[in-house]
Amino acid sequence: MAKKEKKTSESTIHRLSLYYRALNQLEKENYETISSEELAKREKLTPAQVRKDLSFFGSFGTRGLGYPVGDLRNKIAEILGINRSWDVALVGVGNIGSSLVSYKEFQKQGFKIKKLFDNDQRKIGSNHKGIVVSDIRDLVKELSNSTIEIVIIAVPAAMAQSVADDVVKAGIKAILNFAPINLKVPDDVHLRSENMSMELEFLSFSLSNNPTKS
Amino acid sequence: MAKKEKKTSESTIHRLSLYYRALNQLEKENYETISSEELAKREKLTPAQVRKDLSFFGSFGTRGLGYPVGDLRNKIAEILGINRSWDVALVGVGNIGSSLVSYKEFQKQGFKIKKLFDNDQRKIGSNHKGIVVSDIRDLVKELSNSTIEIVIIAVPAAMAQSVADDVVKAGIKAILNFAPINLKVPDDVHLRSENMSMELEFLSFSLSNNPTKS
DNA sequence: TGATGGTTGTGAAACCTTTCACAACTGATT
DNA sequence: AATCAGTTGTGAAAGGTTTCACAACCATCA
Repeated sequence: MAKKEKKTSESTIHRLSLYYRALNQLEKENYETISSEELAKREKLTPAQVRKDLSFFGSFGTRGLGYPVGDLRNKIAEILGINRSWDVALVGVGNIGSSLVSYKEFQKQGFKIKKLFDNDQRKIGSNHKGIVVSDIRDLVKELSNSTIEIVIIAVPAAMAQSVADDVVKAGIKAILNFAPINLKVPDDVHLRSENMSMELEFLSFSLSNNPTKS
Repeated sequence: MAKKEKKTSESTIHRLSLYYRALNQLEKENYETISSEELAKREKLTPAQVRKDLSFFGSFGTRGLGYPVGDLRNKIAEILGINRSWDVALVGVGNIGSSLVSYKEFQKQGFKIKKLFDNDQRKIGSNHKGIVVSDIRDLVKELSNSTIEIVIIAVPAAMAQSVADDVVKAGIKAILNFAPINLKVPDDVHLRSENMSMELEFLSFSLSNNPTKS
């Protein structure tokens, strides 16, 4: 149980996503190497931060030259665990839910939505992008011993906790929650939430309190 | 130009959103007062953090009693600038875009989507929830001198920067970007981005690097 | 009126993250 | 072979955020 190794910070992981995105773009633009300065500029960060973040995972650059675009891209994919594909289930084929089924970015990064669930009789049995919507009552049964490792919850807030309970019951260890509520899950389940109102509220705050900015 | 007053941190603002959400729920449950401890528990934070955050904006509680639910809710709404409604335009009536048009949470918080834009001839002129989609080429004209104060960009990455340029040209000072790209806008424009792949990547990282958690 | 249990508001301490600054190294040039 | 311009990797410093801990205060009750 030695917990000696320093923990990677949440912000660092988020920035790795940004670097990954930028590196994909740089690859398209046929860059062979990239300096921390240029990489930083692309995502509005500082060169020192880029170097610190990367050095946490190893020494990927060459002094005088910069980082090799392709290799660094692959290395980050490996760190983020997206050098493979992940099977994902989505619960709640409403507004947000059905837009996520067709969301290209998820597919591009290897997140494959393989199962859909809803509690609406009119939706159950219908077909979305080749996937038939299952009854939410079969969720535990269908997810247990399946290849699904990540579940996206996109149901109304009032239902979200009971869905989460079922997801946990099925042995799933990673949940992405779109419902505007704080879900309770056991400590060994990874939970992330996407709160889309939050960023609008941030803008509202900024406009209200800092109308002319700096 | 006195810049003496301490800046509110980004995290504090985000937590205000969480408190606001929790307080709405508490109001529904007919709570009259709430302690920092209980409020913290509801959003998985610490009591000290709740108190620090709130004390930054004033002294809203009563020692021995806690915070008055309704008053605090209103006070936070005021701080966040959501004690009023905001007119919003949405550019890109695709997957994500059209789901946001019907997204109830935005409406509940007073964010009213009033105009829609797209560049697809088949979509222009069509009606979404009572709003007719305009040609994206008319964006600058239609947004200048309109009541719109916030624009949501939900177009493919390749188009996003040119849309942003137009939005800025129209004099809009707040942008919420859903495209997976870092937009460049002038310093006086508030920009927030919603990167939905990021949280999935975080889960992927967690599953890969910390499969059993703690 | 005084004592009690509960809870805030807040300086100070602890902790965490970012930025600085420079030695170490690279490839290119003379 | 020596010099140079460029860039990383990283300790140390600076800056920022969270947690601690407690005085101050409130409502209640004896």
